[in-house]
Amino acid sequence: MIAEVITDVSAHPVDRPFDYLVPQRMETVIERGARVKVPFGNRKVLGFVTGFKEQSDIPVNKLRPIDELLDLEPVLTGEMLDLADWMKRETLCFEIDALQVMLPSALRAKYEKVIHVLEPDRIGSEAAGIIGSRNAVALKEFPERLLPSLKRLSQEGAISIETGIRQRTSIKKERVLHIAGPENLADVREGIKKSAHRQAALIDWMLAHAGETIPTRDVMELTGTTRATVKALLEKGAAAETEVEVYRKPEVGLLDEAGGDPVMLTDEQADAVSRISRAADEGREETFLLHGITGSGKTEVYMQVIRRVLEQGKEAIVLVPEISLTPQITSRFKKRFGPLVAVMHSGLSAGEKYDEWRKVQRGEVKVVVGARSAVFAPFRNLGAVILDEEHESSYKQEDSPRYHARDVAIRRAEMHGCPVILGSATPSLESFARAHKGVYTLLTLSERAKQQPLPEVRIVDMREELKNGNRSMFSVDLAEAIRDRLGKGEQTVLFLNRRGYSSFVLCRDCGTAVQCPNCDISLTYHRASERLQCHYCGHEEPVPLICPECGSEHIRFFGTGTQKVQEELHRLFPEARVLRMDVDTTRQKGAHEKLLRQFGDGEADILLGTQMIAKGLDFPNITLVGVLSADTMLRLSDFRAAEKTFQLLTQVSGRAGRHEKEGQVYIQTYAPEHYAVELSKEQAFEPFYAIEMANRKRFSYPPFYYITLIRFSHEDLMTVADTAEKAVAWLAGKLGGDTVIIGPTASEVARVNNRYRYQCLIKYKKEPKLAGVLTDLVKIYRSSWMKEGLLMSIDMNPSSIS
DNA sequence: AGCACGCCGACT
DNA sequence: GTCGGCGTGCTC
Repeated sequence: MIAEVITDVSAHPVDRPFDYLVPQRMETVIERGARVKVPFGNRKVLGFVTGFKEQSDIPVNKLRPIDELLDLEPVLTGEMLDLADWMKRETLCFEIDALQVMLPSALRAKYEKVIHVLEPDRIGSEAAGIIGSRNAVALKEFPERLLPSLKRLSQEGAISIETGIRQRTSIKKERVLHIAGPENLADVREGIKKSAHRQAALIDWMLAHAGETIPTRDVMELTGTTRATVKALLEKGAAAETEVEVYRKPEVGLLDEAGGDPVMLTDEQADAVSRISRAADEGREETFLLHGITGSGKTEVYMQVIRRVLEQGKEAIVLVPEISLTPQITSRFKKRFGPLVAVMHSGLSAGEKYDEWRKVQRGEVKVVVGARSAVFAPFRNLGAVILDEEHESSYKQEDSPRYHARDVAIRRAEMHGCPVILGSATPSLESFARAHKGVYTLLTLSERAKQQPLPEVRIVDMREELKNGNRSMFSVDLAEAIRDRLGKGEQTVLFLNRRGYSSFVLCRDCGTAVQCPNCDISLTYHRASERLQCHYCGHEEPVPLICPECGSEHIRFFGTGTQKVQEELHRLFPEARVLRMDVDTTRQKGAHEKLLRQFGDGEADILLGTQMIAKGLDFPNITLVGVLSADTMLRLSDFRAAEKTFQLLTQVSGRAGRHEKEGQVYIQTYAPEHYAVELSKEQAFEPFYAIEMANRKRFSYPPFYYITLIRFSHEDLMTVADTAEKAVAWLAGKLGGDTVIIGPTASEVARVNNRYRYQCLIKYKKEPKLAGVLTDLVKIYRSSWMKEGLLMSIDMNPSSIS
């Protein structure tokens, strides 16, 4: 028997199956989707078995046998193997990367060079000291200067150096005692000496638990005995001890959140649930776009659909943008479905992620709530896939494999015959257009579940404020409203869109901001470290006292960071209790939940934060939302700038007045007349959609055209410009007449890490040859450009082109 | 001659 | 990606 194996080597020439002999002993147990350790060149690597055959095209003498079978139960299902193949074609990634992204990182291999001692007498004294009595030692334990002598010893055959493969995170195990039957225990009891009080006590306790299986640790705790005592009885046969796999218990940090019980649905909600349920009942693949204004109760729809799916004995996946940012929604699912729910998000340790994954694999849970990669949850009988906030850009992975969770969800739903639900108050234009065309089924929730009115939204023109001499970041009106809420004991959320607007250091004499030495971008001032940082390459330097350009002492901080806003808040409202939520204050594990809980418990008057507070926040006492600078995003040179701005403003506004008290929203902007700002006021999605669609059509952008972005980078500006030019000329000759190629142009940030960046954009409606043409382009890249130090990357359907 | 370094191709 | 093989060129 011959196995086809995809090896854990991410490179072009080996991006295909390799044939291996299956040793006799493995023949009956090896399965597709199992991990194996195989010889590859002169080392050992991990691989995935993707298929079997009887004959190989490779001469038999070149075939080598599989070294070791790592999984008796395959880690990947047949569906996953097919999915990887599909992803490879769709995103032009390596198959191994597609396979790896489906698994928790704990199952990925960690390679380590290990020396095996063959002839101990020939090893020098220093190395021998490190080795001691062991016969296999990790190479990294030796100091660097010993490496030449170890190499020599290896050549002489005194030691051998091999690559060992270790699982990254150990499977957590626990010792359990299988207590013997009463007769056996009685026998053992007889033989215990009078002086052995402890043993006597323990065996008496065991008599009361004869035949049971109990964790050793618990037994020791309950009886107040030590391991020595337990061991003594083990030897006498009173119990047997084994190890079982146990799960780590991640801190779920349940918020005090309603949602335990199903609630009465509005007519619209009930209709949505019944139409989705029908598709689920009939095992029909159908994609629904659930368009519901903020506060319209989309989550309740999801939960009732899931209940239906569970009743059919099937499973469900719920994707949320970045779950650690929205602990509220997880809490609701946990409350409703209890132990049937697994949670997967970036806040968990590798071990915890593995444990959650195992629960799914073993069929112990039926619902997964998680971020992007949870779309690969290894369910075998999927009944529904839900993407909440489907417009969120975090569903697209930014590095290889550049997949979109929405596409994977729909693909899996096709394979399982089940509905997909895309939910949003502000759907992406792509999805809404598909719903219009009838590709997706549109379900609309137009009223808020608790019948609250939408918050009143006021747009504040900051240019007027400037004219009137107000140079503060708070307009007179917003400051007044904050004061009012402080007086009434109600809560305020202040939102600062930091993107492109963070604090930088500016010289007032020459007008330049301090630049990163490696990238064409201004450095950002970080208060916590009192240093300047580059967000692209990580470069860090102390804050200069004089301008590095002109030597002037007139340098000052410019821009608005959350820390600066906090200081100003403190100055304006010394009595206000302010919680700040941004990357700096939420870095610690569980910090999100903690801050949100504090705010929910009324421990603060004002919550000040960035993007991360735009979603999911739902507290009754919030009656004021302030957006400090609505239009910073509009300045991005990206075709989605208006869409993102509209989405963000609508989401943020939706945080106010979700319960009994009415809400009010202030949006501060320098571009009050922009349609994205103007229309977010009434959550007027359809009018916004109409205008934005017209613009997209005019400029040939999605959803009217598909786009593919190709990026080039090189240390030398001329080289990258020339190569990009060559690539575009080559593409132009191969692609159809309706296809438009924009560029090459220098990227928005033209230099990162001392590499110059160029890009070109391909716009097309129908281009069946594209995948093939791009594959050929990659071949040209590999055979010549790559060797000159050029890097090229291709992103099919990028979520951003800036 | 002896070895450091960089490039190239193979990996079943 | 990572390794060894092999060529070049430098030093003793």
